[in-house]
Amino acid sequence: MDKIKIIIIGGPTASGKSELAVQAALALDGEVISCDSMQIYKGMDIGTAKIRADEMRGVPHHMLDVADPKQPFSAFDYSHAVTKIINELHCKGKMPIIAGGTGLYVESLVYPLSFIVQSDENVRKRLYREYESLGAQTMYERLCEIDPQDAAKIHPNNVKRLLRALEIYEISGKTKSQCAEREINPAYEPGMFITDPQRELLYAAIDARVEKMFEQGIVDEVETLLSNGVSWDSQSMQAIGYKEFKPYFAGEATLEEVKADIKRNSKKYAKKQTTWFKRYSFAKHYKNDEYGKMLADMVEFGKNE
RNA sequence: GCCUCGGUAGCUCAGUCGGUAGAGCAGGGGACUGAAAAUCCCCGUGUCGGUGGUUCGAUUCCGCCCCGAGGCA
Repeated sequence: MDKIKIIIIGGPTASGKSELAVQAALALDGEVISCDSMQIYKGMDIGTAKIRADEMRGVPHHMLDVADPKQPFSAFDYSHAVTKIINELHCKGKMPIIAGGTGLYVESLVYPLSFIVQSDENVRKRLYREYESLGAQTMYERLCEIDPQDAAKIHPNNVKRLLRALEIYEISGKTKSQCAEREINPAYEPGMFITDPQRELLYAAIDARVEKMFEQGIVDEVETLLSNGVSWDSQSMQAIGYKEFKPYFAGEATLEEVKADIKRNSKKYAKKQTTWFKRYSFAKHYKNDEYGKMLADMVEFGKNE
């Protein structure tokens, strides 16, 4: 079977991915698949800078508003849903254009997640309780015995990853390094295009975007989520642009302070995204003044069958 | 005008019983396989407000000056 061509647009927040995706879709008769761990949530529009219907210019968008903000959502859920969408688009002769900044979600398409292990909430909770009573050091020593190869890659302080590695072993009986096959998904021929603007310009764009969010009523949006019963502990409320409001609603911070926090966290996030996308040796990177070329390259990649 | 407390890294502050200094945050770099906008790791020379004095040696003690906050007039 022929490989399915997919276009992936990665890069930091506020760098123009959404607009480029629409342009590429219009040029290639494609549809856009969002690759964003927070834009999947319904009712989180302003703070996640979700593309508006009028900005889509008729191009269908997938993986927006597909989850309830009270519920968790995982990279596996994403990968599972998108695999199906890509196949459907392929059958219709539409070019799948995956656009977004969530590195792990991109990863889950390019390299299939090799842990077929169903995540078990009970095991996870029990491991967490054990960690709380025994401490990270003991848990880390346990992993060293089970899977020294993987333990060497995980810092003892990184509790989330440490516990996840133990969870994989408990559920499957296999160690993480035993499952770790890393080969590009044979079903796809990915073309990856990374927006990589000058740092100063990117930071200025982030500041402007955050200002705009406040003008557009982000405070109301957060209030609505809260009144709909979304808890500060839920996964969705870990999003930048939302979590910073917690001290405000507790009467411990002003809106100006919240705004400054959102700007700061967005910049840190943008920096982390930039780092992530350096890992794909086959990807092409484009500065902000090279987006024209980027679009042309995407069209070129999409065209020749 | 007098008294008190401050003036140390971009910011908030520790500290040096006298041997030229270190945390958090910010900033920079990195890791990343089912929470990933999460989680974690690495990176700290700055006229220690200025100026005289004591001292082998002062950011540290003393004098004076400048700046800030508060108190008394």
